[in-house]
Amino acid sequence: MANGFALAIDALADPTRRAVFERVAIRPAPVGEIAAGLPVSRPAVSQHLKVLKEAGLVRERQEGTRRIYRIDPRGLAALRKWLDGFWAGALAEFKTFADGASEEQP
Amino acid sequence: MANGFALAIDALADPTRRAVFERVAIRPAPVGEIAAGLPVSRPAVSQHLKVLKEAGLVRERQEGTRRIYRIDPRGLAALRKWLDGFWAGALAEFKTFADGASEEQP
DNA sequence: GCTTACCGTAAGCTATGGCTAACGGATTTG
DNA sequence: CAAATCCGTTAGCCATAGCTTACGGTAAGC
Repeated sequence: MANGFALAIDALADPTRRAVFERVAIRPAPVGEIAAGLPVSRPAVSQHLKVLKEAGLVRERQEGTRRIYRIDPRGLAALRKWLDGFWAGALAEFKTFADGASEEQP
Repeated sequence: MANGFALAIDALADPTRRAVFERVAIRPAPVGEIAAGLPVSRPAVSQHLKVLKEAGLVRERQEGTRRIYRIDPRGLAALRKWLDGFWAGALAEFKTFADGASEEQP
């Protein structure tokens, strides 16, 4: 997981894949159940889950013939880390260069 | 800016566009200067800046014949908001379902 | 052992997105 | 007014990514 952040943000950028992720985040679920609530086929969901797993965003646990997917906090942590470091820098820049700026929302 | 988050994460998912954004974040700069530090043409940078602007991630200010681009905090705020709300939910789920879980990193 | 349920993978198609090259508009400078 | 600078937009090309269909593999149940 060298460039975990790039993988994570790339994974969550796709709307369908993000829907899969948000569905898994609500409650762990098997692949078929996830696919049932989405407008794509089950193999498509499998592919999305593979990408999410490689990005450290979900985990799987085998249970009989089913694979239960759940959230993996590491992916979200990578996102948060990037955003946090960025947030500070952005605000610092903003404060430095917008000292006497009073015009807003053009 | 109804679905600002979707636009923002989609904009930052592309590596080149993210490089443009990070470059702008360091210090406001005109288009030509940004393009000079990247392996793509100037029109490409212009297109990326357009996407970033529509996502609420950058702002422009005209200065003579040049357009100075700077960070717009609203895009980052949308990202942070989504991530924060998500973080709480994800941790809650994680705690609820991983009560007696002791196995880690398989 | 055979069937059924559940799932991952491979192949193939299509749409989308990012890039370059060429053009045109706006502003400053002589 | 003419030339130059800086930039946005368009058209077109090509690689990539997501979807479906078909297949194979594993675990439970009869």
